[in-house]
Amino acid sequence: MPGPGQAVRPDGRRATARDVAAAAGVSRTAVSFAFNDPARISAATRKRILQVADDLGYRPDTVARMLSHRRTGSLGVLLPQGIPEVMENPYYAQFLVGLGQVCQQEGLTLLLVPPLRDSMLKAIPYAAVDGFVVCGLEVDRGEVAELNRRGIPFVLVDSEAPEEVPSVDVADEAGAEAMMAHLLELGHRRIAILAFEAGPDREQYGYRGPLGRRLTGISRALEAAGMSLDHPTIELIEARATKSAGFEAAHRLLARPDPPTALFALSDILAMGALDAAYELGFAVPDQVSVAGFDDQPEAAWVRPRLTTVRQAVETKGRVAGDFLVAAIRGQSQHPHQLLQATLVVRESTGPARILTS
Amino acid sequence: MPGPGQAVRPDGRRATARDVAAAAGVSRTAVSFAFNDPARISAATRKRILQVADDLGYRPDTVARMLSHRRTGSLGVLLPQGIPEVMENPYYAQFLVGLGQVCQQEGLTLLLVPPLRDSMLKAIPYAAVDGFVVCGLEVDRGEVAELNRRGIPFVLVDSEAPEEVPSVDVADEAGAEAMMAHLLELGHRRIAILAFEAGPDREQYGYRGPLGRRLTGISRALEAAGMSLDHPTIELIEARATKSAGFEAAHRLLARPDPPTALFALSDILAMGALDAAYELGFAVPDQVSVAGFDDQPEAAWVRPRLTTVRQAVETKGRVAGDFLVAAIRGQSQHPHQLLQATLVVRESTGPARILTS
DNA sequence: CTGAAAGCGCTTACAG
DNA sequence: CTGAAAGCGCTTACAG
Repeated sequence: MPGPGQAVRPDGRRATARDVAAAAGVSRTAVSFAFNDPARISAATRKRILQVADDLGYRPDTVARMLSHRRTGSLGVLLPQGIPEVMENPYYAQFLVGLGQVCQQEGLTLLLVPPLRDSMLKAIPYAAVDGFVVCGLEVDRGEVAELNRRGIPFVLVDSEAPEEVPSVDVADEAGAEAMMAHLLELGHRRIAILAFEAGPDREQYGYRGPLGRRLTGISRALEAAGMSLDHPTIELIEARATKSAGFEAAHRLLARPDPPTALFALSDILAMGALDAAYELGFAVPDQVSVAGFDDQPEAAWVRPRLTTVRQAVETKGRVAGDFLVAAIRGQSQHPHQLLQATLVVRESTGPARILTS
Repeated sequence: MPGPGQAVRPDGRRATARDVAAAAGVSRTAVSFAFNDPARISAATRKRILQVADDLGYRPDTVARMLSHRRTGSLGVLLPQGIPEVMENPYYAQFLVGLGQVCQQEGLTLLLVPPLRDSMLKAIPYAAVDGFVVCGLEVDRGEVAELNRRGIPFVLVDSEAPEEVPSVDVADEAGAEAMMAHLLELGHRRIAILAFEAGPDREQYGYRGPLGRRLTGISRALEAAGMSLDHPTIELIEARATKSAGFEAAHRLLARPDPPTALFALSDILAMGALDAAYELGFAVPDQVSVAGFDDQPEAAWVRPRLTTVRQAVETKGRVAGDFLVAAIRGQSQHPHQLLQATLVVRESTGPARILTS
């Protein structure tokens, strides 16, 4: 049932360039020129063709044009989670702001490509894009090879990137180490680390990617204090990267008889939940419990008390990844790597450890 | 420069089905079957083909396959603003969560399609999608006709939708009217309305779409109180839909000698900024100034004081739009319309008007 | 200025 | 089970 303005042929299909050519008494070449290269035909012919095209409601087919041009005009973002999870996470929103700036500038669209049947690998062949930004590839289960097979440029972000592939990463290790050192220096020893969940490959490969690097940095700071992640007063808990999961995890920790004196959330969104849990349970922050985050989302500076966290330039990360990808699509870049800073930002949510009663 | 695993032919192009067929000594048909319909060829032939394909690093071309199948496997979201602006707005994040659920369920990807050279219309022909969700089309400048011409299904959301087109909308008018009545009932008369910016068509067409409907609702409530939008103590200001723009607008209003007793922000993100401005200037909320929002973003329940606002089910909106679109793509639906509720949610940020000193 | 032809790669009835 | 052929629509050197 065609709507208004939608012209169809007798057989129910949309008009094609062939139909227009026939109706206007010209070749398909001429029709194509009328749309794409007006200078190549006479004004009169062009006018007639356009008129006929209008009457038939003709529009060049998008996909056919892409096939001829060998170009789609869109960038893909290969995601480690489903679109709903990603959109719930302000980290990704910020990342996509940066990537979106590149799209804006280049006139490109952005294709969100979630795992297909839980597999990033399987999603790769179905996306009509000129290149991929690959996010959070903690373990390469063949994705890199598959992308190479498609012969499509790509940039790895927040991943475990081999040397020969363009990548953008953050100095997660140094950032986490600095924060942990900050907490230890404040006298904290009973510390809970709230990690966002590792991917499904954790069992097999251990902690990898940004999470792995942050934990390495934490270990290093602990070792400098003669401790380790296995120390009895250090605790590592995983939670989904949502505020409510952070709330629940922190609530459980703080409700115990021997609550930690500091919570180090490995992402701000978890820290926000922890802050609310502290508020709910009547813990003064930072007097009774310190809360630290990671990322420095804009919200971190708005909450009360303002959140002590590790700043990473997420928007920049997206922009750089986009720039690298565009360069690669143009065949300009070799294998650029960018390592972005991660810096400690001390605000109000951390302070000296409370005196332990037990 | 091919990377590891990327096989190319002598001429530098990727291997095609033709190359595989030649190398395996079979027809292109057989190659296609090996990948798509294994039952149609013998196991031995298939094995040989797959082996050769592997050696050559062959992968069926995504776009060519789309052209044959007449199907892209992705939904488009036609946006009224650039991707950066959209991603900065939690409203859209929430909307995309809902739409993303549909993608998840159907195994589809999601293409973000921002205006091309400031025109939604111009962006339509270049997106390889099976259908569009069109957001915030305040005035139809030919977009609907263009979509019909492409012969592609679409659903209008937050738009001015004609009867014959599928649409999802919210009872903005009723919601805004309820909020305005609430404020008037609390005794407020000096009220500033913080509107998010209308599109560029405002000059020519006046307020349309959700903003127009909200203003209509507000007018109605004012009229019931013997007032109107032109009343000297009622003020309408526009601001970009960001927290900082809300902050600045509210700051300017509250810093005046005769500040309003109530701020009605037409989106929560603006209300958040207003709350911060009040805090900054030492205005107690709601004792010295009431602040109301619209949308009921999750944050609205977390801020202190908790925000009085109008709830609309944004995630549901996205999901319903996605469902409508998928049904239309399957040719199942006629012209479904959904009107979602908008309900007043009174929390802590509104209270009786302060006594005016002037 | 105009058109016949080859090309972008893949798929899929159809015939054997 | 296998392949020649037509088809998905558009583009673009090339020749006239």
